[in-house]
Amino acid sequence: MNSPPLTQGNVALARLPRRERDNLRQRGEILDTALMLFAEKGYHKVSMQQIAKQAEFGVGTIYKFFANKQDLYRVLIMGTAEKWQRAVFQVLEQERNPFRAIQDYIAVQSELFFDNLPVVRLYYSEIKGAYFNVRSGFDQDLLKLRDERIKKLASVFEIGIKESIFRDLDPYHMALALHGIIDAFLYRMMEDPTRFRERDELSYAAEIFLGGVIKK
Amino acid sequence: MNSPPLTQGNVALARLPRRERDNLRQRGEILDTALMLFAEKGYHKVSMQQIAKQAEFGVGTIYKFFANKQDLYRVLIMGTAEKWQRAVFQVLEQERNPFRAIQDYIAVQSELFFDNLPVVRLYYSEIKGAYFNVRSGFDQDLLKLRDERIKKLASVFEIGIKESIFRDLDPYHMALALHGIIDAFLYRMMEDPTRFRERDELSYAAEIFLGGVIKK
Amino acid sequence: MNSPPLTQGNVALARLPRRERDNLRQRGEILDTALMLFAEKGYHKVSMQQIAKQAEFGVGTIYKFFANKQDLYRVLIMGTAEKWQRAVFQVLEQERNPFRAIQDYIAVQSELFFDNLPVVRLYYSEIKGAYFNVRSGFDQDLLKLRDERIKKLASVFEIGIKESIFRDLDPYHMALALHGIIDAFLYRMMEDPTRFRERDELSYAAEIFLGGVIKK
Amino acid sequence: MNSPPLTQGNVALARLPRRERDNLRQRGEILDTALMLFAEKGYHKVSMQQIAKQAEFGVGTIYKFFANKQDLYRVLIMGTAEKWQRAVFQVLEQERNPFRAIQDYIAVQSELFFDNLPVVRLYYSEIKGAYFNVRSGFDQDLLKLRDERIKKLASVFEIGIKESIFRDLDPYHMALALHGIIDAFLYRMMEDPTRFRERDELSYAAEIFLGGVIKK
DNA sequence: AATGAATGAGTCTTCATTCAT
DNA sequence: CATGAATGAAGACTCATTCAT
Repeated sequence: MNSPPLTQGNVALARLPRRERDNLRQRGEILDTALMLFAEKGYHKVSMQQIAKQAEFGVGTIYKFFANKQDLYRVLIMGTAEKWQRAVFQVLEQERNPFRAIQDYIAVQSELFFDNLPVVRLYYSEIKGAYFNVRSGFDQDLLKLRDERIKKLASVFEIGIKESIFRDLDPYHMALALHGIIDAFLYRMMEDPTRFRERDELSYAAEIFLGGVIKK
Repeated sequence: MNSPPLTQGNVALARLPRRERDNLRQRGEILDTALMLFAEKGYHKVSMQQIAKQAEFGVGTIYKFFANKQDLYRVLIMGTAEKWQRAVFQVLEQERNPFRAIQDYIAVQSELFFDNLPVVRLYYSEIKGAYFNVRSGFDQDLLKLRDERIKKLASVFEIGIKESIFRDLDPYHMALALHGIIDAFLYRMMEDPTRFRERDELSYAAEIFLGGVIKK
Repeated sequence: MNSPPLTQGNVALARLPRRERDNLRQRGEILDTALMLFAEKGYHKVSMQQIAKQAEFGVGTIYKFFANKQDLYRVLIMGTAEKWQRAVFQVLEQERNPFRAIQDYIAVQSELFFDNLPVVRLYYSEIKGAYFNVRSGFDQDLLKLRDERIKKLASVFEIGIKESIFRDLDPYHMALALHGIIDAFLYRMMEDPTRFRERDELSYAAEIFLGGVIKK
Repeated sequence: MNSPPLTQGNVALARLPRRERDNLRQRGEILDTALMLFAEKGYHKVSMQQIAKQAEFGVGTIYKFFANKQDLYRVLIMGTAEKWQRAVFQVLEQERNPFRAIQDYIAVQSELFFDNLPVVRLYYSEIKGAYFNVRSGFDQDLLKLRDERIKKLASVFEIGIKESIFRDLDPYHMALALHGIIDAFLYRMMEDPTRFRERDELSYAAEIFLGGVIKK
């Protein structure tokens, strides 16, 4: 048994047989509870019993929806990661101007960040870098998404270079650098998310990345 | 019992009583074995028995040197982290010219990276982002080091700004951005360290960071 | 988690929800098995695994009912001790005549002795005198019970002295002496309980204690 | 290997080869240290390592003198127990008058008590009642001593009965009762030994035992 | 279908004992 | 001979997973 992709919140569970709808709702409740607990205490410090109790289901019920503890975790992370990926790709594919595409890309990260704060928190506290180690297979999925994202970014840079908008540097490196800067800023924002609400903190990241730090 | 700082490889165990030297060697062997196993399988998937067997000691012997499993882990990570920190600070404090200081800072990361590849691997696969979660106290130490490093960097940028070498941006943001870029590049290098031997990959990071990506 | 008082044998598990009844039965079976093993081999020579196996439960099941090994032990001893205490106090408070109260006190010990032989055996083989040493806290409870009992006895002697029934000796010492005599006799009875069934052995204790040994 | 009887303090290690004398002194130091630690923390909470360290010997040295931990313990207890036994027998055999013999018996217990307080403390906190449980063999030795003592006492009572000094009760029961009273009083004295220095507390025990508690 | 009681494999850690030096 | 470093068996406890009701 391997769980189907995450189904949370904004999914259209509109016109489905009631049974199906109930199932989906239960699944969602379990995921929300698990997310909360994992983020709070860490994967290994949360037991299935705790999740079940907090979610007000029997443990058995969790196993209806998820093959095992790790699967539950995977769905939690991968679900958000894929949603994130889709949003990012959409932005990059919509805006034909490379410069504005990069700006939009940066901007959308902020939105996604605040929309998914709990998962982000979980991600940074346990996943960042293959939590389940190399042989879990699941971290590989995550790395693949990251790679696709960076490559997509690189392709935008490539166009921008051809159009003489960007300097003639290795596009992949540019993408990687952008990725790193955003990552560092998001981590910082996560440590104290309230502080950053006023002005979009990532705009600083954009400024530095795009303009460089040396005075001309 | 709280273990003294890590002793690995390059430590001068030159003129010590033989007993002391043996101890240090044993300690080192245990650390090396543990490092290997942790990096390969992950902290929770490695048992003390496994480490003992692999290192060809009795379990009891490990407890001669380390108070418990987490202590062994802590020594592994914090030992390298502190060494790293010292090296980085030395570089930043030695070079009075802010521009060259940043260049040196980037360069030294490469060296440290290749010198400590196994621990780096472990770091990225388990620690990055408070593995033991907020309540372990040990991840806090790690975050503190990171923070000190970034603040130190920021102070260099501040000077550079005053000297009109760098653009008048927030120094902390500049430091954070540099940190993120380096992080992303090191991670990339870790994924396939052979590829990058020819030319110091981080020099690309420097170029992008310093010069920005927009064509002027 | 701290286990509720012992539930053994004579407890009315009459009209309870079936689940509750099953729980109580299980708990009782575990207690009985543990008692048997502890009495036979001694606390430290019995492992939780052994208890579980002997009781035909999983180890985990024991931990459903008892917080830990010591808790299981505590319930075993303190449960009986408190029952014993209640019975003894009831006797002493019921009979207003001090002389008969003491007689009844002695008599009830016999009954309690035969009703709780296994625990008595355990008590004498491991507890008598603060088994877990001063720092367990649980032996303190036991000592407290003993002290209360002796003080209660002393108060009876005090009345008897005022009523000129007993010699004018220190009541506490009288109580202590009676306690000691009974203890010695019970211990003796425990060593070979069959021998003593014919005539209540403790009546000899009463005779000696009350009358003294010197011929007048 | 089974250790020879205890050798402590008052033993004449006068004219022995120096080697022998040294050995005996070492043995004694180990016993003293062990006694202290056992009494303080309890048998199971003291490790051989601790004893060795405290006594300033190597662990191996302890195993020169004692077959194993339990043997060390046994020597500690049985040594004192046998000394105690000898003293008690001597008193009972010396005094031909049964009444005075019993008085002397009671009196000598006080002396022995204060002379061996640490062992007494250990005895009451761990041994009282066959600590190592029925099959250790060593508690049997202890019980045997106890039994011999009571029987010896009984023989004195028997004579006293024949001489019409004591009431015509079962001599064994009388001995048992006396034993119990003394036990209870000693335990009480152990709980707070300072309190009892002024007047020999056991004399109260004697008064009660000999005279009984009923007013004539 | 949903439950949650029951399970027991697996883990860290201690410490009595051995034996090479 | 004395030492104490090294050993590894043993034990308490947790928790993911199963399955009878």
